[in-house]
Amino acid sequence: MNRPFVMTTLTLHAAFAGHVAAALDALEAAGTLPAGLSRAAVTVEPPRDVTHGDLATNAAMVLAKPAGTNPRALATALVAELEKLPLVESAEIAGPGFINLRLTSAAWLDELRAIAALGADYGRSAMGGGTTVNVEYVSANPTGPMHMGHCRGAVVGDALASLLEYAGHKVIREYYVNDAGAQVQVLARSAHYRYREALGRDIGPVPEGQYPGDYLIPVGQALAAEFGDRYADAPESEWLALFRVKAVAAMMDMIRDDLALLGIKHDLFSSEAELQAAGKPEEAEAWLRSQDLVYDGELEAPKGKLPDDWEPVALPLFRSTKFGDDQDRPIKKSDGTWTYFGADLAYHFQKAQSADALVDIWGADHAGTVKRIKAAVAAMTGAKGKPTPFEVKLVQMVALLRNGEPVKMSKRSGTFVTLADVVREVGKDVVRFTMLTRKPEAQMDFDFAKVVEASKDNPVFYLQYAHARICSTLRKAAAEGFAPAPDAIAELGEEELALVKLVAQFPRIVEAAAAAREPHRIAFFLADVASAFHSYWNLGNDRPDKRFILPQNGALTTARLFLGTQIGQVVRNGLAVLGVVAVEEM
RNA sequence: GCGCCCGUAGCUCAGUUGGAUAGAGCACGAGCCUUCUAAGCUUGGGGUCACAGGUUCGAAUCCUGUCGGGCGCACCA
Repeated sequence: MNRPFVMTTLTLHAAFAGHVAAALDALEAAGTLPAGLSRAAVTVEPPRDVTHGDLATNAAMVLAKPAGTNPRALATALVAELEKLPLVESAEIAGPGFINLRLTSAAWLDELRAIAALGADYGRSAMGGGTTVNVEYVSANPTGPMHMGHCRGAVVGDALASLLEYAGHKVIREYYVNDAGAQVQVLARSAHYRYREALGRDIGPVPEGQYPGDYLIPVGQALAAEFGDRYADAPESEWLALFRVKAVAAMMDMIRDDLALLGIKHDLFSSEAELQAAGKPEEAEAWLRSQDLVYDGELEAPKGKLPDDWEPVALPLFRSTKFGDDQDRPIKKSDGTWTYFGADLAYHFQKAQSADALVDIWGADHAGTVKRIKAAVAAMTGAKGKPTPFEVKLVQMVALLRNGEPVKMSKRSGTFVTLADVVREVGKDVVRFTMLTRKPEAQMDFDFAKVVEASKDNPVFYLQYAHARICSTLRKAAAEGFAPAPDAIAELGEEELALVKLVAQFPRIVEAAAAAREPHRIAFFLADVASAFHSYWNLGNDRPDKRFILPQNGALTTARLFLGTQIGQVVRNGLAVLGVVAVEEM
């Protein structure tokens, strides 16, 4: 969903970055600060330690040296400027030269109103400037249903795509269908076996090396229904290509269904076979040869233990060493067909035609091929000016556990845990959120028992619980005749303002997470919000004056309900980015 | 042998891209809670950020090296 013209008001944190810049301008105008210094290193952020105030800037420290003055002197001048701002309660110099700002409560109450005004768009950013990012994720081989090995990359990629959209990019969600390699030939033969089975032939056990899974049985039945026994005894040359196309189409339907269970829908499925049929790899090779980036040479022996059947061979090689790879890589095999890399190179060039930046989400087992594909993108897109920015995000494996015991899986017998099984057991939202509670490059456990546990230890539950609690409070209040309203929010106290300050960080968390391509930061932030909300709620146990609903004080009740509503809004906005539905009751 | 990722409290992990006295949950200790709707709340102890150098106002974060763990090292995908 593209929203080209989004109305965004400046959020508090963004506004203060501007205020500090304006204060520096004023110092330049006054001659206190030399003009033209780079301010790239100047930051305006909330300090880690809340006792230091609401916002801190390092401006005096990073500019003192180039300005030929000392941090204290510069800070003193800057403080004088910043104190003029109406929303600043105090500005003081601390530590080695930080300036700590304390904002008036009016500043935070304005921000609370801004959440209400912007609603689902609070946190949406224009940072991306409408540039297009292509995110390629999942891209599982079309030879069977999705299993849990694919799950984390799918969720991380999808959440990242949403995050980038929310941060002001146009996003293309793309799936690369590897329908040209040897594995889809095997798939075609496996489908033929099931086809003969459907025709009632005596077929014996599944031949060694073919896919044994039951999911091919309906594919064989469909082929039998469509073609009768026309190909039952025909030589492979007559049916292989046809069965490959049919079987791949069936597999992709199945994969799309699996992805839909996770709420994932790609914009574009790009076929490797079509890419090759269109001659894209040839085009790439010709161009690279003209640049002397592809040459005919002898392939280096693989590192480490040498395979028994290794022998030197001359192949067309891409000069990836020129771009930081360890050795040059073949783009064609000795039989003249394209290597995976040869096609992938052309594919990435194709993606770069319609995007300003590329992101690939890969499993960590493909880490070894990152350098060559980055080299290829740099070579092919860098010819005229600057290369298309391209990142590969590696996602580590997930260990499946049940009550702490590893779940047994065997590829040989075809018994793997399918994604569909897991989603059916614990639910889409639990799977998605859990996959985002760890940075992707770290290994993680997924314990069926723990992810559905109804306790504070389980961040999924605890966060949903916070949202449901807000909703139920609003329902109860409505039944008693109270509605959220901002009129009396000036009466909110320090504990309430602390919550406002926390949720007000959402917009900058979104921007930081998008810039770093790290959707898990949203999940951690939301867990913090949930924790703070529950703590506040529990104040009411001992202190009835801290409850949301105060029958004796209607004005304050409406103000607290207003606060609760906005906290709920931020939780919903964050969860929406992660593709998780916020529950209203539990 | 080479490359990539990782190494933070007893355990599982965060750490705002270089900021101030390194944080959270679990576990452990202590106290509270029978609930405005609940599966709990408050609080305490616990650290050589693997190690050694370097870069600078300032390093868990960046650079170099060492140690330890994981993954990878086909014309496979």
